[in-house]
Amino acid sequence: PYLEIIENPKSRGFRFRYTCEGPSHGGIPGGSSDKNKKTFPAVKICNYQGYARIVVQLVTNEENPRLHPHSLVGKQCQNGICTVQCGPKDMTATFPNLGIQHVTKKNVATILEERYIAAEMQLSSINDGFPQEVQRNIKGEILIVFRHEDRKRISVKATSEAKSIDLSVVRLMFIAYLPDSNGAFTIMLKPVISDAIFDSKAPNAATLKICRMDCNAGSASGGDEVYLLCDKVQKDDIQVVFSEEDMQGNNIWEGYGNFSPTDVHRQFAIVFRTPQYRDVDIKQPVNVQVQLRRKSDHEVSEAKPFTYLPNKSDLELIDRKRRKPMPDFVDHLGNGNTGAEPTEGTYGPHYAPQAQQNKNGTGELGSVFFLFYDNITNHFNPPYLDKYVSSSTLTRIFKSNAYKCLHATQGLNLNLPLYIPKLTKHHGIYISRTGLCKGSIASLWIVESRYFKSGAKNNSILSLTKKWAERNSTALHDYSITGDVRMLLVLQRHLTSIRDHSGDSVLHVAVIHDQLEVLSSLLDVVATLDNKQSIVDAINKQKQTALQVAVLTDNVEAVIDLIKMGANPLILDSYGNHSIHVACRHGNASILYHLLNSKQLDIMQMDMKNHDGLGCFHLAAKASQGTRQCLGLLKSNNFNVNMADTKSGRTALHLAVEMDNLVVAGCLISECDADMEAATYEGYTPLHVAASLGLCEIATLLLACGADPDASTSPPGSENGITPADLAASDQMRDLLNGIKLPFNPKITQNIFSDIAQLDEILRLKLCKLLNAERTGSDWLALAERLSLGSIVTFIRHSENPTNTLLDNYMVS
DNA sequence: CGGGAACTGAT
DNA sequence: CATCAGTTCCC
Repeated sequence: PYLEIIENPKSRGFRFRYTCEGPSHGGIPGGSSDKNKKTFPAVKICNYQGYARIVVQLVTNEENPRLHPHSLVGKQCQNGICTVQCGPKDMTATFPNLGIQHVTKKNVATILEERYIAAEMQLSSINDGFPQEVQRNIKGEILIVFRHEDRKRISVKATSEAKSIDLSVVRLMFIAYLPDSNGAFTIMLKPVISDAIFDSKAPNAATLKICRMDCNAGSASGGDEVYLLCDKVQKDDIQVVFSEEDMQGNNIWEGYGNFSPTDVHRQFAIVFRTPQYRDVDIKQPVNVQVQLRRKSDHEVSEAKPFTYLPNKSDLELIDRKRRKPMPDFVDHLGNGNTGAEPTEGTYGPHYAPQAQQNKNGTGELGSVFFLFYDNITNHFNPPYLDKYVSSSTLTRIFKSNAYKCLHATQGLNLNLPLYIPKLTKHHGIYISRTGLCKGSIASLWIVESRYFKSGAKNNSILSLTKKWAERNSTALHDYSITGDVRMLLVLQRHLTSIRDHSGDSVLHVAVIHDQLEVLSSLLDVVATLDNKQSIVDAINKQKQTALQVAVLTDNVEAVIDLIKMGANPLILDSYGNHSIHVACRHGNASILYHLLNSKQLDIMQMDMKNHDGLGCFHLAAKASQGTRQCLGLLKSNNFNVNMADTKSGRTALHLAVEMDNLVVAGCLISECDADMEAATYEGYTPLHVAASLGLCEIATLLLACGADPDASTSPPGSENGITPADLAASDQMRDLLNGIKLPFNPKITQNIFSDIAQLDEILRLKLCKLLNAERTGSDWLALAERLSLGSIVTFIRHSENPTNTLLDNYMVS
């Protein structure tokens, strides 16, 4: 006969209870238990039929199990042990009511001692007479008492073992006893031990749970900051895992959220950066899963969805706009261009809004008028829009809104007094929605129906129309002579304020389509308008000005043109970025230079933070190119290198350190005088960050430049601050911070400069002479760049022989 | 049965 | 002594 476990207890999710919590909290469920079908631990005696006794007790989760001080409590439990009878037919035993009672730390030794005594008593009752003595109490009853030395031995053993017992995990040990010839259950079968049961309340076994995330989508290139709220975790033992499964449910990709223990806030929140997706160039959003994972036991939380989006930038939208099919001029012929006779009473948009020639060769037919309203829809809302409106209605509208009909006609001198057409019952009107995106402009086509029948009278509308037609044809002629498109544009200058459905003005569109000459012509024409500033600085639906679009597309010429026309670089887009922010983010030093020199800008405004709480220095430090030049420009324009970001109080130097970017960090320190001791909201200096991330090279740089290795998160005088050494991610880092020099361990990188490293003396002298000869130093500066030593140029600039110093440094590095 | 607060020990 | 993580108790 042998004993076998047919249902193991569930390993996780069960909570041990203290005595004070009472005995009734439900029993350990079985491993396969679920909500609908509950199971419980169960064992079976095989190869035997008849009565049997089964004893269950708790043991440790070790290779050689010891008795555990926790107690089993429940229906058939006594003294921490559960005893049941089974048989004679059904030889299985299930345990539906096994609770685990948590011994307090204080009592571990005492309880353990009791366990050992009970065990030895049990043993002696079987083996008869082993370490006990028989005494009688006052009433003469037999008491079994341990000899003093045995008691002592057990006590010592209990005390010493108490320390090493893990109170957060137990296993069930089942022992079956079969009856002997006397019917006493003394025949012991081999004990069997269950899977481990972890206390769900123990910090290192608690259920992992993601409660909330501040965002669940990010770009495929990763690096997006996410704030995750969770149930209690341990900061050194937790990961944020991103994973993706294929159709078959196989795990095909895994990435880890990027954070250090210092980013775990009080056990309940993690601030991390998303990992890069396996394919940075996805075209469609990809859904993946995020979960918490405990490093020590690989337990995971339930997964939450996360979506990787195609690397989206403002450029994305611009690209889309660029991909639209190119218009063709014949698209604009319209239906009325042949001069077809309109039918009375049906004055629709197809009656061409351009002056047409009559039989006498003068342009004086149905004309187009544009009304510039603050908000025309207030007056021409349905029922008037896109409809024929009678002259009496029209007159009423005109009269009531006369003061708003500012520039009543196209092609007329803007300074003319407001012109209100005199209307008769023979006039009709069609108000088109065209150009109404912004609700500011309507085209108003007024047609005198009588005209078509009986020829024109000397009507003011007609005389204006005639003027307009003449100017148009003259312009066209002048254009033919000069090829100067501005001849045509100037007649349409008022239309430059019209936006398309994306909110883009003609200036935006010209920049988007890289039409530099067009942009220049348009700007010249716009310059003649009184409201030129509002047109140049118009924003589209992303709140971008034409200048912003030019910066976004790295279009230096367009930037220069727009700035010349007085474009304002400080207008904010929907992310709170002004043009200077965008230039910094792009690392486009040339554009940045022009923006900074555009006019007298207010440093306070230039140096403000965007909606992500980042300033220009932050954005430039994060840029993937042109960083050094941009940082230099910012510095020389008095931007604040030590500005803290709004979200966490980090400076640009903190960011550079986080990115493990030696060059940028070096540049910030040596060329921009970044404060080495700048502290985040939590009090961390850049050295703290480097230490916690285990970035030895950066830490070496910081230390070499004078960072305080004893910087503390709390003010001087207080003893309780955290120093970089407290956060050191490795022993190597600790040594570094304690001033122990690391063994020189050169990285083998590209070998392309091996020739330079091996120059013989003569060649080297010649090279120095050549490069030093250029007085501005541009030659050896270029060499420094190529050797990736750009960050030290300040140090060697004043050297007598800069090239030589540079080469020396190169050898060393 | 789960949430959470009070208490305590370690640093 | 303050603070944080871990333990115990209460509801």
